[in-house]
Parts: sequence; structure tokens; C-alpha cells
Amino acid sequence: MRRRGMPPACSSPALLQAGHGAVQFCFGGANATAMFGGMLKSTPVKEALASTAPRDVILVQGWVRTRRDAKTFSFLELNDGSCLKSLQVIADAALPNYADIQRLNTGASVAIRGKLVASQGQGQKWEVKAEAVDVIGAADATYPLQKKGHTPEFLREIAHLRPRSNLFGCVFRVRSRLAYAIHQFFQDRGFVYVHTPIVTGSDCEGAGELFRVTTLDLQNPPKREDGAIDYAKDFFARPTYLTVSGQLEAEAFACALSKVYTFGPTFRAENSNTSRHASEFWMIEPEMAFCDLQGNMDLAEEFVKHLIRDVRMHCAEDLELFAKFVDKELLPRLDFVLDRPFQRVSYTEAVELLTKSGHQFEYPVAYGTNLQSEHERYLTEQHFKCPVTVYNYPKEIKPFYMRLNDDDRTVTAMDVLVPGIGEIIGGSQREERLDVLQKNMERHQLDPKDYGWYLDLRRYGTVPHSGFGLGFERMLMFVTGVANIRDVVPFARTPGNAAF
RNA sequence: UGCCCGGUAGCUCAGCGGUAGAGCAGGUGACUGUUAAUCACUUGGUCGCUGGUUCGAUCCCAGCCCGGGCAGCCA
Repeated sequence: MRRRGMPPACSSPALLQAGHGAVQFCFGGANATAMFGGMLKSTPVKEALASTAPRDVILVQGWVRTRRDAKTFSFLELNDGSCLKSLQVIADAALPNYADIQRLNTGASVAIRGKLVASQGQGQKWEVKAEAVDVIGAADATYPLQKKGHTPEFLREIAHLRPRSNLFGCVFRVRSRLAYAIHQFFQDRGFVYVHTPIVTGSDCEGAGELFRVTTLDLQNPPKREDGAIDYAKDFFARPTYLTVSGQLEAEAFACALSKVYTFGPTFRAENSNTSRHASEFWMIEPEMAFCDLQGNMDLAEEFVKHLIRDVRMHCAEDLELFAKFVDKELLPRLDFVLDRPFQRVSYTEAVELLTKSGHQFEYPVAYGTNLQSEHERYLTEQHFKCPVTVYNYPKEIKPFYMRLNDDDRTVTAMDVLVPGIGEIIGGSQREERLDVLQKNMERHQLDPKDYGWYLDLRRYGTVPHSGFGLGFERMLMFVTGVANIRDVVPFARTPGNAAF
């Protein structure tokens, strides 16, 4: 028996039979160790199902999805989350603890030692003929998950148990893979991963309401002479907040390491109650020196396509479940997006297009105002039927750091809109000209004193640079078809809800 | 935060001004290489909370709480 797993690429049939690739055998119970000798390493269900030959000895561990009793034995469906599928186990009535096995309900945890054999029944290639079934943790009738389907709304209330359901197992496996693909994309292209701060002293980042971070006694805060709260006595000797964006800090690093990205948690204290807003979410923010808006839009498109292609390839089984039970159009839509270039239209063109569409909108389309959700959806879902990059927005409706175009009316903003979700990426070329940036700040009534270090980036060796933010959960929603952001976050934080 | 819809068994829902039903889950039994197994029987409810109208409210009304959808804010 091998003591350590090796990458599958190194495997041979002989090693596979010997339980190769198994994880460390690590159970809690002393009797379990006694029963199985403590030497046998467990095999993930995923690997057992992918076997190319029977195995004389196998140890599998997981949770019972369902039990079906036959005349002289029971079928157990064992799931360990390594993949969507469960492993069928045959537990013979001759087993010494068969009475206990017949009391196994959905949700119970077991360790099973036996032989991996070709299944006699239809529907699966392999099954385990159990020689020992160790009941590790029983689950009684109050276990909330049933074999039958549950609504996502119900499962949300049992967030600690929902990863044991098929749907959420798939969601969180894909979430993991998507995070991996993000790092891979940037690392392969020479981007440096930067950890921007989560606690920030800037309350004027211009991206929504902030959560305050403090150790002051809210019942009795220290006061200054004038009666205001004395933040000089707070932990950081100033007011601090949770970050709403790592962009400004990423710009500093891009203006040194050339190509950087951040990938971390982001917090917005907006009282948003929609299917696509969370108070705590993860955002990816690449920032590139010597890069204009074109290069930025190119990267955004390449990035989105890379992520779709990666998940399509590595999470095929999970995506099949979404295609079957969540969104029938998912796979055609993902392939459609991969197959063609994103449509690019300027804000001005988009407004013209919407005006001429003849479509009746609840909110009128007018130059100089933000595109409403219904407008964005019309563009991406009705008109182009694919992702759309809208660029060059009027300067009045965008933040101070976006680069002013030569027309003096628009800034180099860009939003990527996708069907079903709307805005998934927001970005821009940044204003690199010190004097123009200072004028922008004046126009936005920002105090330059609060942005000393940010202005320094333009004072010393300034360069054109660009970047964008991708909402990680929104991307996950797009690739899974899951319609509510609360269902792609392990333990979602939304207004009025921070349970678990 | 605004508008709309909903809250009845563990889950999904039906119902109704006269004190409550189905399917699934659970239990018991039968049958069976089953696979959301099947069949029979069966346990299970402060009808979200508070107040009001009424002889009587799960049903009608008001307020509140919770959930969902849409909108705004944005990623």
C-alpha cells in the first residue's frame, strides 16, 4: 500500500489497484481504525467511479444519500462531494451490524471497506461490495435534506447542510474551479497577484456605502471638544472601513510591476435587495500599465471566454446538472459566447440603437443618463443576444478616475453586459494626466488631500493604465445559470442576513 | 429603500367565514439487483405574529415579521 498519493499522470494499472491516489486515512473512531487496521487509505468516490479495473480492497467514506433494501441486502448511495455522482454500495444481510445498516437514513456518515466490482445492475459501471460498514454518524428523521428535490429558497435556510445537496455540491465545486482558473489565467500571462488591504482609511472611493471598522465603544465613544466622535482614539487613529474596491491600490502596484491583479473579498453596505447583489462578495481587479481602453476591453473579453472554456472543460458533469435542472439554455448560451466576439458599442451608439429600436421601455432612453437595467438587458438579450461591451460614457455619470476623452464629454469607461445578469464587468482607462485628474477631482468635489498618494502616481513616472472589476459571483452565476447570487456564496451576507 | 406576490404537516402545495387535505419524507408490513424503487396501512398542524370585524377567522381588514420577484445603487 502506498503511503502517499501521486498525480494521476504517474499512475499505472498496478498502482491503481493498490489504492493509488488515495487520500490519507483519517477517521475519528477508534473502533473504525481497529476494524480497518488503520492502514488502508480511502479512495474518493470520483476516483472509484473512474476505475479502469476492479479492486480487491477499497475504502470509501462519505454520506448516505439514500438506502434501498432488497431481500438479502441493502443498496447504499454513498456521496463524498468529490463529484456529483454517488457510489452504489451493496451491504449484505450477513454483515454483523446489518440491523444498524438498515437504520441508516439519508445524511448518515459511513466508512465502507470492500471490493470494487463491476455492477450487476443498470445505471452504474462500478459498485462496492461491502465487507465492513462502519456507521460513523447517524442521521435521524429530522435531517432536513430529502432524496427529493428542494427549492433553493428552503436550502438557503440550511446553508450549513445545503452543500450536501446535488445542486449546491455542483455550485461549490464549480466555484472552486472558477477561482483556480482565474489565477491560472493571470499567472500564465505574467500578472502579479497583489493583496490589497481589506481595511481602508479612505471613505471616498466612490463605489457605494461602506461598513465602518472600529473598536470604539459604541455606547460611550470618546468625544472631541466640539462633541464629535474622536476617531484619533480609534484603533487605527482614524476612521476606517471595509474595502469597496482594491483598484486604487492596484494602480500603485501596476505602476511598478506593470501587470497585476487582485482577487479578494469586497464589502458594500448598500441596502440592495436583488438577486445579483451581496454585501460581501469577491471581486477580481486586473490593472495594467501601458494599456489603453482597447487593450482593456480585449483582456476582459479574453478573460471571460477563458473562464467559460475552463469550466466547460473541467466541470462538465456539474454543468450538465445545471443544464438539466436550472437553465435549459445554459450550454448553448455558453458555447454561443465562446464562438463569437463580444459586440462593442459606444454609449452614444447604444443610446441611438435603443432609441431607434421602437421598443417600449418603462424608463425613457436619454443621452446623459445611466442605462437602466431594462436597457442593458435589451441590448444583450434581445438585440445582440450575446455579451456586449459598452464604452465611452458621459463624464457626468462616471467616477473621477476615468480618463477624459478628447471630445471633453466622455470618459473611457467600459461595461461588459451579459444575458441574464446584466453588468458583469466595469472598468476604464485611468486618468494619467495630473492636471486633468486634479480637475476631475474638483468637479467631483473631492479633496486632493485625501488622495495624496494616488496623485503621486501621476506626479512620478505616470503611464497610461487600465483595469476593470469582475464580480466573481456574477461570473459564477453566468457559468452555472443559477439566478440568485445568494445561491453561489457558501454563506451569503445580504442586508438583514448574516446567519451562520 | 420603493412597487408587486407569497407565508397552511419536515418538504412542495391545494383549500375555505362553520376548528384542515394531498403528494413526498418519517413509522409499520409486504415485495424486490434496486437506483427519486413499488404496494398497503400509519404518525404528524398554535394554518407566520399581534390586534380588529364577526355568533364564529386559517379564510375578511390593519400593523408587524419573514421569504420571493422587479427597480434603484453596482460587481
